[in-house]
Amino acid sequence: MSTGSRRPRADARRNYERLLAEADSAFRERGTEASLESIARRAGVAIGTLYGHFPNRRALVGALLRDRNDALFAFGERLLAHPSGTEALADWVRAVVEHAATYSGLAAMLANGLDDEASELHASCVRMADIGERLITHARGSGAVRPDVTGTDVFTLINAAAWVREQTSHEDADRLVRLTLDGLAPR
Amino acid sequence: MSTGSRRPRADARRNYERLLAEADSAFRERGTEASLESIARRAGVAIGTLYGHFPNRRALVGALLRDRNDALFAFGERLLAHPSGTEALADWVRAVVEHAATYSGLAAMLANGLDDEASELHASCVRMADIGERLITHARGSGAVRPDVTGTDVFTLINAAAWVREQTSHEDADRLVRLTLDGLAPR
DNA sequence: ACCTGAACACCGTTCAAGT
DNA sequence: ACCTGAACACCGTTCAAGT
Repeated sequence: MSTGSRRPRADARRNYERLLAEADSAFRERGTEASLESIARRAGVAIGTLYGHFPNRRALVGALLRDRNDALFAFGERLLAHPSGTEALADWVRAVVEHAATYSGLAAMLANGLDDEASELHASCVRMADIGERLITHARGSGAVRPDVTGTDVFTLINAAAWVREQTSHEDADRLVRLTLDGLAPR
Repeated sequence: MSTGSRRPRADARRNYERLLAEADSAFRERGTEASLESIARRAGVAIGTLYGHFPNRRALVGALLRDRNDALFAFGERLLAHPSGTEALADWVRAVVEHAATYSGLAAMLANGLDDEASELHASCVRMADIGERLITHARGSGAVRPDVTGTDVFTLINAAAWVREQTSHEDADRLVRLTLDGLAPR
């Protein structure tokens, strides 16, 4: 659609915003598999308009996450200065699980996004895994983490816990996180 | 449909078997969300016939799992006699993850089945959680497991690992299992 | 007792026609 | 430059009519 970076037409901008707003509430209520037709309908535009702005579902989710992701990554960077590597790691895991829990179905998109370069969420997934990796290195410095644990392990745990939270309960997810984080400590 | 337990009509029995066979291959290839219409089509029956035999998707999955579940539970019971509680628990977790991995989407059905008494998979989920509980108790006897770990924790880990396997890779799932099982040990 | 398939209500996605 | 909505291809589920 908007090929260059010229300023968009006023109605286009309004439709874009409305679609985002309706998508956000639909995804919160019904998960990331919510009907795109109903989103367009509730935004008061034709289905073709939705596709004009967002070529696919991931593009819509990606646009919605942009701001939230920035805040999350900033938090992750700040945690690198935390005196306790273990606590920093735990805080990070809990924050991302919380983040992934905003839309049911998001955990699956994130889990797939790390290896799928075509995904609109790929860059975010890479950043997430990268911060996890650096937090692991940080925690290893204080001898609180086994040498064989990777950033991918942390990314996996986060997605798995977010999925458990979607499926059953906050409590079950919390317990999985606790047990696994304990498993990261050296024997 | 077949109200009492009188012997079914020959054509009904054949349709039932054909539907199960096609459902099995569809679920293996496309996951538990595979189209029911295509299953009926490939089984050579009308869509109404499928609904006549199986009122919903879970009934179909439940019927397909019946035999496999019996074998799985028998294996679990045998593990209770294993000399090492830790190894028995690990073997159990890996066996159920393997089991849940036969159909993508099955992990979610199992995770939901434990608390949903209306689910056709509920009884199986309860048995799974129960065996996990007894294996935990068994392992606790040899002092290999923390006192606060529950059968639900094991059930959660299994489903989470099966989900990870569906989404990304066998390796990622294995690593999650390893780390978490290590987390079960006393500090 | 069981099977059929039309009927209804919903989707995702594309694209010619409009403004 | 963007929007519209019909068109196509697909679903899940029910139920009257058949055998």
